Amino acid sequence: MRLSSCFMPTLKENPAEAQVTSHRLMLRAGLIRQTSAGIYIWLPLGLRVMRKIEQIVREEQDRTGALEILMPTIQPAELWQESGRYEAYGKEMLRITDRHDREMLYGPTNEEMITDLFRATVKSYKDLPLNMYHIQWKFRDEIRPRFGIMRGREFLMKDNYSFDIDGEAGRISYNKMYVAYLRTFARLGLVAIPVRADTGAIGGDLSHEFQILADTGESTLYYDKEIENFDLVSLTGDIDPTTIEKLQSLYAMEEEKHDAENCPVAPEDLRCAKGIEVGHIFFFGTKYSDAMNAKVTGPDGNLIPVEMGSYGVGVSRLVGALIEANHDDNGIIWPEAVAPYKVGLVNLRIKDDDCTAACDDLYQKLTTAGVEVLYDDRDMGAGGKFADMDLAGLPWQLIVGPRGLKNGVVELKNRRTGHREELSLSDAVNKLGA
RNA sequence: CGGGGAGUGGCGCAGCCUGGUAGCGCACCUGUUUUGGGUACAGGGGGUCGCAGGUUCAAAUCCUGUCUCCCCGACCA
Repeated sequence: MRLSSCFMPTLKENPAEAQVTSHRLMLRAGLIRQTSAGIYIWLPLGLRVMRKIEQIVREEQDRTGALEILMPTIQPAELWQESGRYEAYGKEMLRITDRHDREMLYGPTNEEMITDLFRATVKSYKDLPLNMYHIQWKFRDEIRPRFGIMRGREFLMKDNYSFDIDGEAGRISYNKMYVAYLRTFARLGLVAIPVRADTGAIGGDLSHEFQILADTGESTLYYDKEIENFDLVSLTGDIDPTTIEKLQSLYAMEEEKHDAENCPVAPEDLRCAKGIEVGHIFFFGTKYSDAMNAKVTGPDGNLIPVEMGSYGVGVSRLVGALIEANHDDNGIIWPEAVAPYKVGLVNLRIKDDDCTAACDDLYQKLTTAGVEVLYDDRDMGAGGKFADMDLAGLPWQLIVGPRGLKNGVVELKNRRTGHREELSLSDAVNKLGA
C-alpha cells in the first residue's frame, strides 16, 4: 500500500481525551476515531490489525473443531425474558423498539440465542458434542466507558458455546477451549495468565479469565510467582497434557476469589498484579438448558438437559491490550503476527528520480514476494516520515535515501530493538521475503 | 449513579475574572527554500466560541437551563 493513497491520519499531539497509552497511540497512529463515548470508527490500519487478530482466533477455534456461524446483533426480547436475564441484565442492555413496538435488544452476548437454535434443531445425544462460535459485534451500555477501545460499549467478541451430554464431557470441552486460548494468546505474542474467576452474571461453577499483566489493567490478580517461569508464549501447536496439568495446578486467582487466609502459596511466593482481561471461559452446566428447555434424547431414550459452556475473547480489546504490552516513547511496536504491514518502506527523497526508482522497484519486488509493505511515498521531510513510521509501529523499516544508494545500500531498521543494518537492495528483499 | 474537570478552526491551547468587531502553535493550501529524526521564510483558506433561552446599546465573556466528552469511585467481558 502506498501511503500517498492510504488513509492514515496521524496526530502530532496527544488528544486531550486520551489518558491511557494504548488509547493515545491508537488515535495518534490513525487506527481509530471516536464517534461517541465507547464507540469507534475503525480506520484502515486499525482494521487490518483487528482482522489479523480475528483470523488467529478463528484458526485456533477451527483447529478445535468448533464451527463458525454468525448470529445477529439484534435479538428479540422474548428469549431473554425466558432465561430471566432480560430483567437481570439491567441498564447495561441496550433496548430497542421496532416499528411494530416489538421489544428488541442489541446483544451483549448470545447464550439465549444459541440455546434457542440448539433446542430447535438438536434432538439426540448422537449429535453431541457440539461447539459453535461466532465473531460478532456486541453492545454493553457501560456506566463509564474508558481506556479507548479496551472498555468500549460496542466491541468485537469471539464467543462460542459448547453442548455436551454430561458434566464430564462438558469439562472436556471446557479444557479444549482452555488449551485453544493458551495457543491463541501465545500466537499473539502475549503472556496471558489463566486465573480462576467468578462466574458472575453468566452463572456456573468453573471459570477462568485470561489476563495480560499491565498497570492499566482493571482486574487485580493473585498468583504463584512460579507462573512467571512458565513459558506461555511458546505454547503454540500441540501442547503436552502434563504442561496443562501443571499450569492448572499453580495458584492464580482473581481478586474476588482470592482468600488471603487460606491461600496455599507462601506470602513471599505470592504476586499481586493488575491485569487486562482478554478472554473468559465458563462452564455453567444446565443453567440455560434448564431455563429454556434445551434437551436431547439420551442413549436410554430419556430427555436430558444439555451441559453448556461459553467462551469469549475480546477481539477489539486485544488491539488495545497488544499496544499496552508493545510500545515505547515513540509509538506502537506491533508483533509481526498482527502488524498491519510487515515493512515500512521509507522513500527519503521522493523528488530524486533514482531514489524513487529504487523504492518503486523494492516495493514491487517485496509485494511480489508476498511481503506486506506500507510504502511511504509522500512528498515530505525525513523527520516526519521517521516519526510516523515509529508511531505506526511496523516491525521493519526499510529506509532508502540518495546517500545510501550512492554506495548501493539501504538501511533496515528493526522497530523493536532499534537495530539498524546496511544491506544491498537484493539482500534486503531476500531478508524480508524470507 | 456520586464526586471532579472540560467544551473556542482538524489537533493542542490562550482569551472569560474586569462584556466592546476572535487569537497563538501545529496541521492544511500556494510559492521559494531545505533535505537521513517533525527545515526556514513569505503569502493564504478555514471558527455564528457545544446548544437553547435570558440580561445588555453590545455576550466567547454575565445569568439560567440543557447536551456532550474526560478523570476518580461503585459496576461490569
